[in-house]
Amino acid sequence: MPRFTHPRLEDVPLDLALHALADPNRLTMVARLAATERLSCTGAAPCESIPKSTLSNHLKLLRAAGLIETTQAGREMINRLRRDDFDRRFPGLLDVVLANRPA
Amino acid sequence: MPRFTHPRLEDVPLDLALHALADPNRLTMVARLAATERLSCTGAAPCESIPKSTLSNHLKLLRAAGLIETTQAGREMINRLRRDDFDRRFPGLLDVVLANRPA
DNA sequence: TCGATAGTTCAAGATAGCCGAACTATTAAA
DNA sequence: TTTAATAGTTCGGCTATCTTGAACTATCGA
Repeated sequence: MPRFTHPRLEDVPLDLALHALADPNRLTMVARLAATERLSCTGAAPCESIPKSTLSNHLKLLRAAGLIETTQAGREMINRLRRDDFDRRFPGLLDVVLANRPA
Repeated sequence: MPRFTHPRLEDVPLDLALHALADPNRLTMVARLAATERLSCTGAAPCESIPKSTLSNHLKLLRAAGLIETTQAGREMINRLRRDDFDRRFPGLLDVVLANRPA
């Protein structure tokens, strides 16, 4: 039973946040979560072809960056964007990044 | 005689721009350039102790991300933030990142 | 209980980043 | 005009990070 750790946003440095967003796959995942409230891991996947382990690692990094919160629900892991927390810590950053994201 | 290549901003993907900013040293360098108009390489350095080769590589990446322009002036390389170009390509991004930068 | 589902963790190979050492180019001094 | 100093770049090797298949854990449905 994986017990996920979620950092306090004040402990997340800007570099880590930017690094988490500086990847096309993760950015797509964040955009999906921004649009859909709560998604399972496979639901948040940027594409079908991505390996499970890679997906899991991306989500782990997004967690470490304070971008998402993951809770277990049955055998699924439910991911949710920590938008309020993140916006308080880095005002405007997520909005700007999502707005500049390629279509 | 190094002949620097500067990308057109429309060819710079968001991931690369974020990646370039997702490093404390580079971010410090960008902040310095944002405050000082034109700086030599060592002038833009984030600290005294950083090796020249590392510094040079950071500047190369900032160039590739469309963040700076480098021209030769004598034996110095003069770096300038491509703020207008970058802002046109990624509106608001640089402002937000600089505003969220740790003091 | 058995199988399928959903995801994590591990480890190994691939990739990227850091930095010392050698090199280039320019300026200044002798 | 050498000679030396300055300002960086480039190269190569080491390290660290990323990716991914394989093995594992846990839960649900039949």
